[in-house]
Amino acid sequence: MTCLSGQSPASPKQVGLSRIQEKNRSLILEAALGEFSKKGFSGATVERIAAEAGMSKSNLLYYFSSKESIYNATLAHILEIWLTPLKTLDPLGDPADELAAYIRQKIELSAEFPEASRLFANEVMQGAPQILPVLQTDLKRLVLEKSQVIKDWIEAGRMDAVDPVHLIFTIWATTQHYADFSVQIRALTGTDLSDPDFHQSTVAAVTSLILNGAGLKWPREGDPGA
Amino acid sequence: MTCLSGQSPASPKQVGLSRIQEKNRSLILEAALGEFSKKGFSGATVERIAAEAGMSKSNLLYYFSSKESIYNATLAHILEIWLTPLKTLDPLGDPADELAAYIRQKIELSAEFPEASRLFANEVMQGAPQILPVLQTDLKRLVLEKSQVIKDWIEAGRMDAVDPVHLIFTIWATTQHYADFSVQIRALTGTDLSDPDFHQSTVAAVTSLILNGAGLKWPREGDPGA
DNA sequence: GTGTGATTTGACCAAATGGTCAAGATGCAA
DNA sequence: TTGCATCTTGACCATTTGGTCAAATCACAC
Repeated sequence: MTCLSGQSPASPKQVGLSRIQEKNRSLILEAALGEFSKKGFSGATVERIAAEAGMSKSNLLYYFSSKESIYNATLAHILEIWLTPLKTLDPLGDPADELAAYIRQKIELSAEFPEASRLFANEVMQGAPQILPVLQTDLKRLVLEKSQVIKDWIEAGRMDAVDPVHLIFTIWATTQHYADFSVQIRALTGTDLSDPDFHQSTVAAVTSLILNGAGLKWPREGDPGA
Repeated sequence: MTCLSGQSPASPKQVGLSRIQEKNRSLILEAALGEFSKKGFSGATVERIAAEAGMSKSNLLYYFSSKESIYNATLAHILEIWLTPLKTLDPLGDPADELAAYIRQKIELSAEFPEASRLFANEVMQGAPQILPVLQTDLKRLVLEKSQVIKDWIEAGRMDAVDPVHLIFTIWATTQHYADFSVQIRALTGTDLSDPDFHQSTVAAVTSLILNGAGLKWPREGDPGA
């Protein structure tokens, strides 16, 4: 199946989910995110997800008809959060402020939801079997729209002529790297984004590199940030 | 087991591998790289690896004692190639030239060995169960050494005071992103690094962003590159 | 050619795992 | 309390899969 939406128990009499359903589906999705991000789709087992969610495997399969449907529901659950920051890039704002805010928010997400980042990375690296259609439609439209915003800034002489798509890719790559490769980062530096100091130095370093790379002054003069 | 080296057939009378052994081990490693990078460790099956290598599963297990030993041999096989470019960063060279060459070589690797990049990313994202020791020792030593090189360039006033470790992470993140997320990139742009034009524009965009971000003039005046 | 060790394979096994099902437990409205 | 729908579970099944083993085949030194 390729549908990304979840699956309701057999006979949903009422449209709204019951209190118990709400709670259990939430527990399952949380446990599934941990398991899928740690082991990948194939390595994850429904039994472990069920145990982590505090219920039997059979009960989990009462809420989600198959392992794949849990996986799709988990993906759908994180995808919206994941794409929100780019949507807020404001054509009317200042390029440096807008891009800096975007980078800061993306690193925020990497710090707060590293498992979601890894799950997404895993899905895409395996060829995006489930979310390829979403990438080709929704994400593509969003990227084209925001690329135009950046192009307009460039044509207005407000920043250097960097390729907007590559700029977006670079922001994605760097910010998500700190979540996806946190084990490597911890092995090399002894810390990661969960440490506030490292978090702050990462935001400062990445923002400075990319904004200056795009011909934007950063940090601003008299800026309170590092 | 945590050893990264391969495994020889039962009774290796002579130290050197026979002609047949050489050929078959090579075929297996090539097939394993494809399978592991496409499906991850858990999703890969020895039967498919054997089929891809043109032999029976039993025969494959004659050359490698277990699935894990194939995986470790594959990892070890790509790790050396993967870390070579950083080793060549020359403290006596020009900062802009050295960093540009490093970026170019990393993107070259991403274009030529995207499967190796994905396998490495997969391993690290799962917590680096096999190569964590290597990261903590060899890679850490290499990163510390090259960070010092960059620090010296900074203290000599030859580039801006960017955090060397974050600079290295940024280069890794961006260059490997084009291999690891090639499906997403293809979904958004219609092409990827296998297209020479896109390859060239990627090198130009990433190099320009990062070098200018580090306070280095790029492209050089009168540079033949894009 | 012949014999010996290296190579190759099909048959087989045990464990893991996704999913089914019938029965029991629980919540809740009347 | 009672009745019914929701919720929960253990027993069970079929398939997949990593790995073993004995037997067959092959390469090659003599």
